[in-house]
Amino acid sequence: MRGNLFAVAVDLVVLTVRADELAVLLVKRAEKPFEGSWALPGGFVGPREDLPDTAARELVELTGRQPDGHLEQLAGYAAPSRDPRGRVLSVGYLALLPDLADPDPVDGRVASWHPIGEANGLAFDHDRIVADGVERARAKLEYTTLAASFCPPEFTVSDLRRVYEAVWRTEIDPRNFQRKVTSTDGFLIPTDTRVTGGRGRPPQLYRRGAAEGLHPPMLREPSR
Amino acid sequence: MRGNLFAVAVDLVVLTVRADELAVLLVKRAEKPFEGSWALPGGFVGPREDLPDTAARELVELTGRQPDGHLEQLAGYAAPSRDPRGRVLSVGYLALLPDLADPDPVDGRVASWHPIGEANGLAFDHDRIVADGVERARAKLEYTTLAASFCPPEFTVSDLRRVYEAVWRTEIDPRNFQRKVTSTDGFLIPTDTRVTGGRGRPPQLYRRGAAEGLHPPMLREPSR
DNA sequence: GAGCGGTAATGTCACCCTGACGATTACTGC
DNA sequence: GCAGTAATCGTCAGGGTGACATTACCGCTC
Repeated sequence: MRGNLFAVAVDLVVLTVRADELAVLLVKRAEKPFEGSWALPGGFVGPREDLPDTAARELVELTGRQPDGHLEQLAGYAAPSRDPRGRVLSVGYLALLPDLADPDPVDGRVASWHPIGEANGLAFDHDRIVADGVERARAKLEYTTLAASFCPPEFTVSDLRRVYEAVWRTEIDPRNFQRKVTSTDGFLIPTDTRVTGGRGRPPQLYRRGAAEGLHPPMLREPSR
Repeated sequence: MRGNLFAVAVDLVVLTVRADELAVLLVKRAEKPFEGSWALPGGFVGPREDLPDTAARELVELTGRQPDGHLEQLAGYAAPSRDPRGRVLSVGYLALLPDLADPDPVDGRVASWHPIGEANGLAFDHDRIVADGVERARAKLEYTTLAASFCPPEFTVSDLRRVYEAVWRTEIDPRNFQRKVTSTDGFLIPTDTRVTGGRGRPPQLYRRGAAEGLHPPMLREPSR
């Protein structure tokens, strides 16, 4: 078998919505190269592991439990100069999670959330991988029900709308949004509970439905 | 640096539309494993190559010239058992090309077009990679102008419509299709030539415009 | 050269979805 | 009570789409 050999790693772009902003989970590198820089959490693929296994394992290590969000592959990155130590191919994975408490240190490394706008100057080519992940997330909100992956198991229509607004950095009319998502069947399942204690009228709580696609899609920009 | 090592290959899912059918380019394997089976064309990543370089190089080797279609990465595949020879990570690339003459043998291997429906039982996990490529192509026709990549530099609206019909395996109303694509600005640029010698009214010839996105998208299935 | 079949292109119309925005409901806090 | 806030329901005009008719232009035949 010809071809030179690569180390293969999986790097995670873990996104969530915190304080109405899209944020990515980063770790501070403790070793060279890029010592002290922020980087995507990641690790090498084990001897008997497939890529999804590695990604899922790392996500569990990061969050401490089996998260209920979404996980999908982004792309492979293998520029010859991307790692000064040698040839490393990195497979980016995109995870969308509800906002959880600040993650606890794992492996002695501190992972913390960074708003997308402030996540630059990362180690390796991780700026690019983050950008690809954000763009994938933005695109997928348009024609899938993936926005619900950013929400806890039960959530209100406003919660969901704030997810769209944070990811797309736009403002959406709450009334039209409500009509759209509640009339798309399979998207939201109403529960019989309502939230109390808030300021305005108590909102209806919903669970995520079975539908994965959004027909017709919810477009970021109007049809010009 | 921890982690075991992988050979890294790039496998090409080259799609075109021939005889109103979506077809994929396959090569017959001359060596073990899977000797005699059909497989995706591919090869290992060179010592100083990045993934897009490898993909582009192989596409040129296959077609004999710089093709004017579209090339994008699909995903990485690294199941431990996918190659009996050892750990091989393969990065799938999707290429969309206009229908060219039957490709000539390269490296002594014969490459030939196979309609999507008959392309199964391929070597390794190439069935899966083809399926992913076809689904990516189908999805991207909805919200991008990528269908034009299946067409020669100058083409008619009917040519373009037949691309959609072949890829989606649907029928599209020619009149509504015409209205849609000609009113989406940046999609088609009219030339002042018309095709002559055909049977009916001579159609207008178009070139591909600069637009990449389709706003609003062209949906496969109506909005239920 | 008048008709004919075939294909391309344009036109019409009703319906649905959307964006924009008003009005109402249901709570909290003073 | 009354104001404030947020959720929910309504209304209406405009744009895009599906369904289908009509016209334009060619080669062909008789």
